[in-house]
Amino acid sequence: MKVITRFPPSPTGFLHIGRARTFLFNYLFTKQNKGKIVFRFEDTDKERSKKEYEKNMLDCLEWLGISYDDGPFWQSQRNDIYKTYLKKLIDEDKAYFSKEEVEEGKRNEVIRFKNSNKKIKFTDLIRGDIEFDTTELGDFVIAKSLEEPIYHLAVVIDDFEMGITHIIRGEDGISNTPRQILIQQAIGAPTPIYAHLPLILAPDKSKLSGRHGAVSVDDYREKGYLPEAIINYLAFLGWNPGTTKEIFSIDELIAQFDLAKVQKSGAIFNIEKLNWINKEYLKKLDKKIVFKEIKKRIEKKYVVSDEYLEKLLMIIFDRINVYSDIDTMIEAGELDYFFNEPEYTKDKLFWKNENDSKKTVIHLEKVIDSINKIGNWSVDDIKNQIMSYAEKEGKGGVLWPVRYALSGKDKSPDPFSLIYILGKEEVILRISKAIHVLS
RNA sequence: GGCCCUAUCGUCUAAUGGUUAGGACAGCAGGUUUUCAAUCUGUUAACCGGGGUUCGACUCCCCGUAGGGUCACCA
Repeated sequence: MKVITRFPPSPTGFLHIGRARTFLFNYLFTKQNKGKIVFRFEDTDKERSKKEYEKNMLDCLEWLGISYDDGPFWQSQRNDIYKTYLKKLIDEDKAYFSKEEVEEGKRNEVIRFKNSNKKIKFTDLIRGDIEFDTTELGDFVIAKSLEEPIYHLAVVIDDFEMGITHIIRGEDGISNTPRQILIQQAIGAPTPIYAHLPLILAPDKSKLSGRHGAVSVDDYREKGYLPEAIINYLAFLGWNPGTTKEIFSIDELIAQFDLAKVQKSGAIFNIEKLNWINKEYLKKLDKKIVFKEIKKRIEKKYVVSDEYLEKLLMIIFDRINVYSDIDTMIEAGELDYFFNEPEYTKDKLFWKNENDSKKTVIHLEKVIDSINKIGNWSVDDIKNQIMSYAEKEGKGGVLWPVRYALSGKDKSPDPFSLIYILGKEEVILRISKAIHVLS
């Protein structure tokens, strides 16, 4: 039997990270079994469904690099099919028009399913046997009218018509299952195999939703997360191969994935771990690509040549997990001294408890001398040239004022890198200025 | 509240009756460092509680407890 799965989002919002994971698990399972995955928009709610959300979902999946094999289909275009089933159900006395008491926003006639109140039992690939007594469901509504089917009806008909063999969805779908099975039985459809995935939780253990900050795939894309990192992280939320290997390509995931190893309990979304994984992928990435991303973000605030940026690359790269960290650094002014002369007060030029202006001036002058002697302008040569003097005189006493003169910051990259990046002329200018401040 | 699902370090998890309960992230300490970052090394930290079953339970069963999901003319 060929495996056929589906991804049926409702286009009522941006693609949620949890939905993306559901799609990913469907994808891994389907690809592993050489099956087919059907994409279907469940847009029967005309009020809330929007084209822009449809576009966002499609875009995000493309960005993530996981695709479907069939579709997309739109439930809103399949009304004739639902209508046919609906009529049949009514003809066979399995559903009926029901007169309702008119309440606000509701109509006086709907179509209800005639519930036989039996017990429904199904086997979940992840959780095992689950049994429900459907009595409390009552004669639930399956359509507002012949033209307007409700979710449960449309889903069951579509899954049947599209030959879906496996339904892999979120845990919140468990309680929907009995009524959907009831409908399946009424229309003579086989019950697919179910697998209900654990939910992705916010740090407070509630279902991850909008109020918890970044929850859409788009949010992460904008922050500059790598799609491969997101995929890798999502795959490991609720599943793992049982080995200590944690970095997996999509092909490796397809090969290793196993529904039976999927966790039963919900998993808290841990941004720290995602950041770590993202950094791992960043390290593997071609530096040219990283360069372009960094350039894009730096140029939002500073005018910079490629040559200068090339030097800056190593400094920035070590200090970020995600591209958006660059924005944070820029906003905090952490890179400002690479573009503008720093400002600081005299006392900042002294290392720890020292306060000997004369001595510090001598150190700085000596460093200028050393710099003038450097033949080959590289970090190593700069370091070699200055280090012997610094070691003799006390590294802190020499290096701290140099670094401060160049950066104006308590924390910055090492002085040799700064000298290398800023360039001889600028360095001498800044150190001279420091000497002036001290005199 | 009814129904359903779940329960190992702070977090993600390994363990499928016999382990000093392992790994990763985070944390902490140290090395390297003038400072920061990076990096290396080490390290703190968990079986929800109570009963069974068994020679032996994190693993199986039951009862609690806790958390979550769901109870629409939304999907």
